[in-house]
Amino acid sequence: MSRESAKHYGYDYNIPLDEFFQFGISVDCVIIGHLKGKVKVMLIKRGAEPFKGKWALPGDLVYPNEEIDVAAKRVLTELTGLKNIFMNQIRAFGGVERHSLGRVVTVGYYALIELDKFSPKPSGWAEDVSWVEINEMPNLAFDHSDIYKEAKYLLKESLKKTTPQGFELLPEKFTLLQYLQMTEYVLGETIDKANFRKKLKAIDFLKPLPEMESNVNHRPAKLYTLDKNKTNY
Amino acid sequence: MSRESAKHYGYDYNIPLDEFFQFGISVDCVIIGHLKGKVKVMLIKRGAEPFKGKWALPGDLVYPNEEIDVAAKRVLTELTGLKNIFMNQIRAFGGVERHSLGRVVTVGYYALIELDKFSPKPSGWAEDVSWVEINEMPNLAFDHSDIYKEAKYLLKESLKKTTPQGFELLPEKFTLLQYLQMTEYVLGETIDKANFRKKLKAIDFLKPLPEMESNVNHRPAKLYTLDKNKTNY
DNA sequence: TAAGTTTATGGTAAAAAATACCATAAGTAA
DNA sequence: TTACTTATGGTATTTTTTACCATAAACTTA
Repeated sequence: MSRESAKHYGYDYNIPLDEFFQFGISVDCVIIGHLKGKVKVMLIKRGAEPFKGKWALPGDLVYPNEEIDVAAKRVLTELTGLKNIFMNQIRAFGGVERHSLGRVVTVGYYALIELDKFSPKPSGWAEDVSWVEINEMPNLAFDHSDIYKEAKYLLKESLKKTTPQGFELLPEKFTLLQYLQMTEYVLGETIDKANFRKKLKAIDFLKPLPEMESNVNHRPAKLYTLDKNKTNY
Repeated sequence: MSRESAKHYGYDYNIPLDEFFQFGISVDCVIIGHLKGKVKVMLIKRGAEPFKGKWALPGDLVYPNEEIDVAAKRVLTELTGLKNIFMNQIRAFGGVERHSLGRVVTVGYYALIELDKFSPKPSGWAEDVSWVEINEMPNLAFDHSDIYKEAKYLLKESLKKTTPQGFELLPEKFTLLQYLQMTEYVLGETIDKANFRKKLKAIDFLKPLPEMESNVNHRPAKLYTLDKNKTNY
């Protein structure tokens, strides 16, 4: 691993190669959760400069020997305790002045999780972490509003296409109405119930369960689950 | 711009903050060109280790004070002389062992250009640069085959949706058959001519010109051009 | 027990979009 | 003029999407 040569990809540099190796890499995560019909994003309040006191996406610097995907999962796990959640990369954000500590290129990720199971305020972070509804986001620190905007766009696109991803927001067993209402909430438009159901019935990774919804004061709906053998993941 | 504090996004580090700032960032470009019905990708033959003698995507390290988008355009301009070409970011590729010079996170880009105008072998690179048909790619150095694979996928998706982007591959004035054949070539499937034409006629950013094709030994086709006022770019 | 409320679920019909296929026009070449 | 090639317009069929209706199945309340 020698850096003596100034010839890298074929070009001659006028500056020593070591000068190129002074970047920091960070990951910033748009963690999107679903709770009782509402869809929310996890924000942290910054405790240090720059942007002290401002809301930001949770993120961290990547260790020199760490995969960036792994770093993104580490951030998620530290904040929520969740493991084995797929982190979707958004893209790299490389503005020169985006971070005052130095040149930091950040890689945005988003993850979809289901909140019914655990407390949305994990230990140690009670006063610094908050879940904000996706349509009521404040201005964020750094260029995090840009990152959030792209994450939301990707979420909407994947819901429009009814990919298996969208179901990550729901509990393991869910009703079709739950999925419909979550989709309506994110897309911001109403959807015809009967047609939506028809569309979902044609999707083979949705497996109907023999069980029914319970404890509701109306006709109970059939429960469905994701058939992970048929999702190509 | 102080790095004394070990508190960055809120976490305490056990290692000094400077340790995080030793990454290199590079860009790697999938430059896709169209020439007489064929669609090709620009490859360079590596003149230095690692992967000396192997084909690779053109790319370069990003300067510490350079935007990553700008670095991608710089690579394109150095190789082709072309400016003002839009570079689409693919995503970041952050494998720990992907580069032997050190930890280099690369950001993939792709660009679509039209080759009828200039020589595909720019000065100084005559024996190192080659255009390879998109369906005949050799194995590439580093993780460049992964980057190429994603670029090709994105190109196909954008052609399926008939975005303005696909027309960047064609000359300024083109016939509908040219666009159809290019699309067939990339997608690897035949397309019904009459229906394709019908679809294109409904697209408002395609402007018919008063001119016709010339020097062909059959009925000449009408020429079209992109109406850039209607493409939202 | 019956009436009322709410959601589930199946169905049909109309509208729109995609696909298949045909017929003719307008050039060049011989 | 004829043969050949591609351009171009058109129709008919199929598929997908959308709109909307009717009934079923649970629970709640009187």
